[in-house]
Amino acid sequence: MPTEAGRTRRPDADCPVEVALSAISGRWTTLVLRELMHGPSSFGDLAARLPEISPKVLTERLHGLRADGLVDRERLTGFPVRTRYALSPAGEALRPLLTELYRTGERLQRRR
Amino acid sequence: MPTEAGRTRRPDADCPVEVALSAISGRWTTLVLRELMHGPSSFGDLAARLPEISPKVLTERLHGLRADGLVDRERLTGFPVRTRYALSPAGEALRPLLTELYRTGERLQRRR
DNA sequence: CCGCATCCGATTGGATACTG
DNA sequence: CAGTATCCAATCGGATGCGG
Repeated sequence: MPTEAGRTRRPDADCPVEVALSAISGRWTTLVLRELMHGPSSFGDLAARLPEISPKVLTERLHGLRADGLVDRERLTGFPVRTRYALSPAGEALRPLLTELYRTGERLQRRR
Repeated sequence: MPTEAGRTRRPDADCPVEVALSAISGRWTTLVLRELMHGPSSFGDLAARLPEISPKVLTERLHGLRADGLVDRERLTGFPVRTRYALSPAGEALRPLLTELYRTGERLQRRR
């Protein structure tokens, strides 16, 4: 981390590192984000692109991301009901982090 | 992330993103890493700098990090026994990721 | 189509006491 | 000092069936 001033002696939800981690934590979360990085998507489209996720978990992830202000939801009129999930500007701010996760993972794999 | 070729349809332990995430996942893990980024440390020193971590969890974290090749352990001769934990080169490779986590967390906090 | 409600097994982390 | 051994509570994720 940048400086060691204000050292944390335990996990603190207000620490930026914890904030970022909690935003992307949980199984499937990064994959949901990746799909949304390709563009807005409906609930069903997300489920189709992630065939092994259960509706419960997909719902949980989308709720969490919405609660964190990373994803916006829009209900489309008509029948049957359609929904549109899209990354918010805050959600877009995660892109460099996901890229760095990928880079770091590659580096770690290469070392084996 | 970079490309969408070879899209993952479920969490795959071989995906670089998952590799990086699993390396830093778990409560206390990033704090243990941060302490080691300041330099090598003994078990007791780590416990003293993280007063609220239990010995069990500290042991678990250090074992995990060692299993991933991110941390090296050295036993120092003498009595009482002393140990020296230090970041390996692979562990050093995590530094940019932790920095990016911090930056991203700050950006997210600013948006509230 | 878009979820929510329920149940349940597995994993996780904390507290505590004890050993080489 | 540097861990290990237990036990336990809480969280998490998967499966499934129903409702708006």
